[in-house]
Amino acid sequence: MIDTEKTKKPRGRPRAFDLEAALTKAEALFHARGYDGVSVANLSEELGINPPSFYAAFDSKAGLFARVLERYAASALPLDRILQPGRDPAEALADLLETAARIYAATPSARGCLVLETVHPSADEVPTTAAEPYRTASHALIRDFVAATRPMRAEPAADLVDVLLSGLSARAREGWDADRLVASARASAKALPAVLAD
Amino acid sequence: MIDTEKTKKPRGRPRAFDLEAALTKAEALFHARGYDGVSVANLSEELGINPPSFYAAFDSKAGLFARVLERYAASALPLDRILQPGRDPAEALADLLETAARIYAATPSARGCLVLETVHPSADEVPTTAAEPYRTASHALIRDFVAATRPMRAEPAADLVDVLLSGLSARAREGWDADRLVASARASAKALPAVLAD
DNA sequence: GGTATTTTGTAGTGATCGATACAGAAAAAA
DNA sequence: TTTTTTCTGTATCGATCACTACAAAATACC
Repeated sequence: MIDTEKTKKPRGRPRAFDLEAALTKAEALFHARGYDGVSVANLSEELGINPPSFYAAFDSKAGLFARVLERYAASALPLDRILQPGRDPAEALADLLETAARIYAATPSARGCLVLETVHPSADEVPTTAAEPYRTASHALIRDFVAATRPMRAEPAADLVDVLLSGLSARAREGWDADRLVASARASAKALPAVLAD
Repeated sequence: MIDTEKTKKPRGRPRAFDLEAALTKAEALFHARGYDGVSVANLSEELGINPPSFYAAFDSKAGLFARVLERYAASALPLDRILQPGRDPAEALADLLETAARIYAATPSARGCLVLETVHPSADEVPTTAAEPYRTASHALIRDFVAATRPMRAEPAADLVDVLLSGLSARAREGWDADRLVASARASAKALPAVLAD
């Protein structure tokens, strides 16, 4: 039996908790209450991990948040699937907005986008700087998708979509239900053809 | 000389600081760093008011924030001036968006809307509930303005404007300059005619 | 002047923050 | 079995949080 990957056991005492399960719970907590709204004591209790084990596994609260963000960004909004090259820009971006609206309102305890909601003002600048790369990556993805067909309109179009996604996320946080949010997403998508026109 | 109002002196030791000036400084601090980002110790130092005087004047940090919000809502975005009855809805709302964009990006240390930015996940729920009345009031004002001419489209139009204002505020927080934000506001306003059409 | 009332500055309160010291327990390696 | 390594739980750390007890100071009223 060949060791595929993580099967080889490390040397010391084995970890007593499931790391992936811990990350999932941590993501739910951060999404529900934000970085500052979740204390290490909260995490320790809800994940069932005592502080020393917590710090051994994640280095710090910021370290855990970084790993949570990484997971979230890879699983939340399937940007690459929606923004398929060759697809009509206006239609694809409208689809993106509507899909985002659905996701943002889907889970009552995790409304909005974890990345977009991690923004100033915050008591701590750690979460904001941790989330920044994902915001710029999302912007770049949208811009490059538009640039393939409308290079001169790529930046303003990406800016507009940034505004709309941020707005949808904020109102999802406010408690809007999926229908209301999706309706607003569709209404806002009507601005897309104009910004994409030469 | 007739006492107009506040001229009649109270009985005890007079207050040693200017209350209005204190509120102005507190507003700047809350706008720059958010409710959770400003501690009572910060306020005490920057306003030059020791904690006992602070609590005698404002009751609590939340009490000060409530008074700051009241001032801000009355002075920030002149909704009533922009949403004049009789004005063309699409044009008035476009004006509102552009004006908001200008204001949100005007002061680098106070980007975005103080009310709208007080919805992002926070350690404390006090600021969010304190700002809620102002958010609903703004929504109602926009809805009623539209209802005067397009009653059936008032709610979805107000929802769309809510999304756009939240989005503009969020991106202003991100550091966008006025030109970029105004351009996005204008682009987003292109969605207004459709949502206002019967 | 004397008294009542309010604000003032000094110096704290207990609670909670993120993060750790320490020693025992559980595994692999020797 | 002994050694080495890593994780475990207990019991904190100093810093900071929002907030106050207390007595002196400063005013208006009598």
